[in-house]
Amino acid sequence: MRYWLMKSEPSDVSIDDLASMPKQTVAWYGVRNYQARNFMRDQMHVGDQVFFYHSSCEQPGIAGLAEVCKRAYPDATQFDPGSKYFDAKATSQNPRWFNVDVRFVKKTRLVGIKELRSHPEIATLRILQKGNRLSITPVDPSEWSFIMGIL
DNA sequence: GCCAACGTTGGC
DNA sequence: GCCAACGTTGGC
Repeated sequence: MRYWLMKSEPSDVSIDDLASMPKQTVAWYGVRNYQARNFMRDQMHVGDQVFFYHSSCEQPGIAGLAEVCKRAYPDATQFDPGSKYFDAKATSQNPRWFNVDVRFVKKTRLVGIKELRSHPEIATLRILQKGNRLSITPVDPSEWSFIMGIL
């Protein structure tokens, strides 16, 4: 079982949105970065634990916990010409983009990026590294348990 | 809105 | 395969 941090813009899907979804589950569609895609397609398994992170908003930070509830399958939006995630080079025989499904676990207090940066114990967290833009990053077990301890 | 830091694209 | 130009991300 692995740990991950997944970024979402709360204006798109917030932790509250996730909690109010049918079955409290959402497809993590729209990832168009190969590294993030590969994490989902190759390394994410049902039961993996996820920090749900709010990005590009007034209060960026960890907002809750989620878990992977379905293994990666082709992202439906790549085939939809009306979607902003449409990819003309993707076919159903040869899909290019994949997504997992994620289920709500719990809402936490907002642990802001500034607070995250203030703890030397988790200075190695991928999201805190200079220039990091990946929307899905692995979290070390030690980083996971430290953050769980300050929630 | 700025801009640093990436990732992607496409001409050569 | 190089690399300049362009687009995107995301905190501030």
